[in-house]
Amino acid sequence: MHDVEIARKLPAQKRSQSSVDCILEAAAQVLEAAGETGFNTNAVAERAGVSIGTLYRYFPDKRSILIALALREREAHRQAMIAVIQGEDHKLARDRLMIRAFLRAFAGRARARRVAVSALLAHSDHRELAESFALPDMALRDANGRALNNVEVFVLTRAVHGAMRAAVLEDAEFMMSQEFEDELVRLSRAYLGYLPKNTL
Amino acid sequence: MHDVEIARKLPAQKRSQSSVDCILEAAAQVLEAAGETGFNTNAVAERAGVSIGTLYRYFPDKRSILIALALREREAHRQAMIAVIQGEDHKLARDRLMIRAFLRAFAGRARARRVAVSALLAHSDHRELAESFALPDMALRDANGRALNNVEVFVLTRAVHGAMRAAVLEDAEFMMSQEFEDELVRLSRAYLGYLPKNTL
Amino acid sequence: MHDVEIARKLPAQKRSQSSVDCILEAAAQVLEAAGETGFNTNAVAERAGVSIGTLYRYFPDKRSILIALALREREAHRQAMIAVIQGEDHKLARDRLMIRAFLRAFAGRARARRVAVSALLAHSDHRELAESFALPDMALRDANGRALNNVEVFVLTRAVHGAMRAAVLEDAEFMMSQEFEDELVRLSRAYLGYLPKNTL
Amino acid sequence: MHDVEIARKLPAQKRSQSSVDCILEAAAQVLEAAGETGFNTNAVAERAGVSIGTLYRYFPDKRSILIALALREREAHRQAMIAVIQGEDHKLARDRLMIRAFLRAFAGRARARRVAVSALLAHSDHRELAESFALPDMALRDANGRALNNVEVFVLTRAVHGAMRAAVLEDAEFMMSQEFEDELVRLSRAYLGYLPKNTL
DNA sequence: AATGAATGAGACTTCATTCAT
DNA sequence: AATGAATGAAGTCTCATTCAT
Repeated sequence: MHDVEIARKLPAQKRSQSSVDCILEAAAQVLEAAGETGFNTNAVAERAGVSIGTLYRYFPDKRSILIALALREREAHRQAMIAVIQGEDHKLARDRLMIRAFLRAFAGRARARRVAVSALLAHSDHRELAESFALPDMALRDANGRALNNVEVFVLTRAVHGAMRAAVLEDAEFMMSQEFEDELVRLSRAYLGYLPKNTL
Repeated sequence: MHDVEIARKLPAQKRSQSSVDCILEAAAQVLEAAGETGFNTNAVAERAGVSIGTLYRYFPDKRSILIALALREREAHRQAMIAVIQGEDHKLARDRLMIRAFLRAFAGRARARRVAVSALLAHSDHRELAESFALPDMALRDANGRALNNVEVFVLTRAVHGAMRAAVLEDAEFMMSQEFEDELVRLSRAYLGYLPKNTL
Repeated sequence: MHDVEIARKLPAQKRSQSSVDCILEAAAQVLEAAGETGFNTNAVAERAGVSIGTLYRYFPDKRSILIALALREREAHRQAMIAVIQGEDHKLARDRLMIRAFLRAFAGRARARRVAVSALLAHSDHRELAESFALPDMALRDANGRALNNVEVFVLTRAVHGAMRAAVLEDAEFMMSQEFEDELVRLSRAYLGYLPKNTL
Repeated sequence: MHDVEIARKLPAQKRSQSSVDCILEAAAQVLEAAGETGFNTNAVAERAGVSIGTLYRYFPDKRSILIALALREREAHRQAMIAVIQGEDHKLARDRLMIRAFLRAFAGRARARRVAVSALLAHSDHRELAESFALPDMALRDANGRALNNVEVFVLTRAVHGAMRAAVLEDAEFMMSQEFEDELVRLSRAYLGYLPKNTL
């Protein structure tokens, strides 16, 4: 597990677990409120209502808090997507569901998420990271049923992700609009060789 | 111009200009070597071979160096693209030329560029920034000659850019391959409604 | 209280209190030894035997140390005066007691006190300060029992204070002499309308 | 002469003299506007409209500017007093004239003057200074024609000066009032043994 | 004489991290 | 386990002063 490197101790007790949660939640709030510049361990500890010593009990250093936070965000995001996909009207196509889920899950706490992810990007190995952020693999196939090769997968996923990411970062006013979702769907389908008309 | 806010003083003399250049070049090197964490004014001044006082004569604070650097990188990138487009075989289609230019211009000094741009992203207004990074507008049109609306422009440019950006950041081994370029071209053409075959 | 604005944190623990004391004592010594020019936070911290970080835990900046020091000096002075007045031969008149107390309390550590007070004077609102330095009010009355008005109170107190202050700052050799004390007493009594003879 | 220590060169040319004046005037303005904290040589040079190099041609260091400024202020004050005394209604008594002159001369530019003097106080030998500030000696005599001894002179001059000084520093609203002037006159006369009634 | 770019010591501050209690 | 005072390395930035032009 990754977590072993990140949390100093597998938190067995509930109290510990709650401390960890508290700290991560506080970290997200501090990030949200003060940005990466204002993100310091003392501020996190204070907002979490624990002492700085306690914070260092659960996290070996500052960076590990950011990483844990980014992982938590990724997990939350993934869960949100799964929830959307499973709970949603199944008359919708899978690709549209994913896109919609992504956009919805990204709404709210954008800043903390952005900073956490960006901090992560700044300090980590990108490739490994990209994989950890990836959705559970499902061999992507084109309109003719041919499985995409790795370059094609890369282009498709990063392109769609990039457009969504830009909408978030640039705070595009059409971010939650139906039109934007439609265009993203159209982009991925066009690339996969579906002819227009295949709406829904 | 932005530069007025960024550089403390319009550098009129040659000596001053060279100091500014030195400092920016040193900044890029420090960024390259040490990342954003190790990027500090003392290190930049030292590598630039100027005193810390001189550095602060030209830049009001650390952040402004990063911003100036990112602007310089953007400009260099733009120039590189223009050079590629103008100097290249004109039998190639315009879209392919742009993509190729982007990728080539991005090769080398990836880390400094990445960090500078990421620093810029972290500290600026994203929308304004996106515009400043945009290529000179050329009304984009689809396969039928219809001009794209703003959401479509956004999706197309950000998608292609996002895929290229990801390749840079993740240091994809296929980044400079013909295959990757082809797929990017295919993505944009598919979105614009061109049917396969339109190679080149 | 002012102190809230001056010290970063209400020092609750004994250790903290002793740190504050240490720092202020060190500050007085540095001031004494090196004057205002040589008064820097590093020197103060070093002489106090605490780290520079600890110093800044208790004082937000250099100026606040000077202010706290001046306030401490004022308080010490006030206490000294009270001690003199209460412990002293009560056959002496009250005005003479005050004057004597003031002069005695001011002996020693003149330089530190001078600089601290002067620093305070340079940076504060004077009126407020004057009040904080004032002795506990006792409605002053003239030889005929008439209460002095505010201009008269001002003139009398500032005049006597001014002469004593000058003696301290100019390091007059007669500062601790009986003659000087006598003249100060004579000055205030003359102003209040007492005829000569009322010695003691 | 003192000036030899203060100005690097006896300014023989008119241009030099005007530079010195310019610099001192600029110094006063900077002091007035920014206080002692904001008083720096670059700011003074800039406001004076001379280069920093020129400033250092005339003053060996920053401190010397402050001292020259204080001396200039003293001289201006002295001249102002002389002017008041000579030009004024000679039905007024000499002591009242002096007091009035002092108060009027102090009106305006209080802050620069205060800071300059306070800076001087903080950095100089007080006794020497006190003498340089003193009015031209005139053997003071009491109501009976007896010459005051040195302690008496000290007490009287410093007391009156102290009250006036306090009024300036504390920006007392009654500073320019007739009542305040009257009380200062009364104080000095009472000390000298004049009985009440001797108004004017 | 004047200029002003350059210098660099050091003032001031922050904050990740440790450790005695 | 928790606390939080203390640490001090590392930084940013200022400004008195010099000196080549």
